[in-house]
Amino acid sequence: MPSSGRIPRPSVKRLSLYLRELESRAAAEPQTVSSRELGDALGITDAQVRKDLACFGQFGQPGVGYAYAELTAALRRILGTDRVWNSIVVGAGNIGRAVIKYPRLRTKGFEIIAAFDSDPAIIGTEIGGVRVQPLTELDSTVRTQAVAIALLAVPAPVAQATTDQLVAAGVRGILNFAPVRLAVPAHVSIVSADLTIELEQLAFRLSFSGPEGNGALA
Amino acid sequence: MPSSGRIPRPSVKRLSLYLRELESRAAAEPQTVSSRELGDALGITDAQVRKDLACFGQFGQPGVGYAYAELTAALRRILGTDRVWNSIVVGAGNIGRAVIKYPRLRTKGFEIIAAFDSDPAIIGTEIGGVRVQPLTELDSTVRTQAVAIALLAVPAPVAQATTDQLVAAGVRGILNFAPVRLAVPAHVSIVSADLTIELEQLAFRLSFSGPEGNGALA
DNA sequence: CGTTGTGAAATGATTCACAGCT
DNA sequence: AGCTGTGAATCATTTCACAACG
Repeated sequence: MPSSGRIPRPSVKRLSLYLRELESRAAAEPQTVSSRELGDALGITDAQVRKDLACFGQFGQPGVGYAYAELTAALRRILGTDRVWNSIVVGAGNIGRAVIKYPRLRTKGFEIIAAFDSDPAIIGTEIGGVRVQPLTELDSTVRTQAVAIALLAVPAPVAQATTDQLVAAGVRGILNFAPVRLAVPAHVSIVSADLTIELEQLAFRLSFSGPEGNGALA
Repeated sequence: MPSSGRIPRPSVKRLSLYLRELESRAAAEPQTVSSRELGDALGITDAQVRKDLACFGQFGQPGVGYAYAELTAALRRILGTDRVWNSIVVGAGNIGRAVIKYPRLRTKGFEIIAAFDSDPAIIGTEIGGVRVQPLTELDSTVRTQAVAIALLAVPAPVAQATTDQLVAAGVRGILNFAPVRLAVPAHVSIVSADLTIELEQLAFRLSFSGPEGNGALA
């Protein structure tokens, strides 16, 4: 039985990084990886890697390491990407269009089955093989296609109202590109992807450890 | 003199959220905000808000709160967004084009002064008012225009090589959209924006606290 | 009164160090 | 010998609680 204690948030983030690292390697390489190797590739300690994995079970063999194929499969299973997630993109502006066409989503099991927009000029058009539907069809599409995930790329002023629609339709997870905090019921998860916030973090590091010379980041 | 001790990474992230919250409010609203108000708006405690701000100085008035205008200005100064950062976009594919056209970057002081790509078909074209240049011109543009920040939106296989070019040219901060970990010298900062990793976090929460019913996230 | 700023306490996460397996 | 899994120790972050201030 897997060790089922508390799971640190940062560990889950790293799980994704472990998987990405494994997937980026030629599958023909040595059948096995050690926590040391994985840690070095990611700039963290080997103990950290082992602790993270230990939250979910025992995947390694003492003296040998982790079997490449097994660990990859285990990580996918843990993260929930060993299946297909029917997803939709809401808002077919610049960001929405780029996301729809991003081929990596499909290879990761996030299947964009529809896009939605309020602009009559683009409703009915096709973007990257996905038909753009009016928002009035959102509810029925989410229900009939069992859509669990929405990628929200609408303008900030309508983000909350659109979210309410999504939640009412039954969406359980939202990747939010709009620069606002969304209020949702407890059973719905939000992950934020605000570009400007990431850039501000960069600006901070540049102006803090740059000119002044001191790099007093914890 | 500002309290200049250790600065927790999470605090810097929240600073951006405080600023976003303040900027989203009508400037005509009450001249003052309390740590309680700000915390409630972001789903964190008032003590957390005060501790975060205390890392950088004393901005509030006991019994009153924080002056809206002063706090906004202080946050911009701390984050380094009270100035213009000359930036470039490298890779004019789907993501690169969306980023170039994202109007919020300019209002936040991140001025995209050029874009670069290796595809002869799009070199010379203009995207959102920005001219696409060949990579051979990267070095001279970065130097003559004092570019500090690059938004890297090239395919994963060439991300590291492109990064090396950027670093050699003098770029000091990179927002990386490619799904790889970039190796850079210590004086260069990297912030990662990998869409698929964010989606995996969402999938994890959905498959973990969903079907099985237990929400054992720390 | 309400609110800030801040030590002290509590909680959370990472690293250490080593027993035990291959 | 090399490596995992894990309790114990260290380090980081958050919350508590309250004195001081307007």
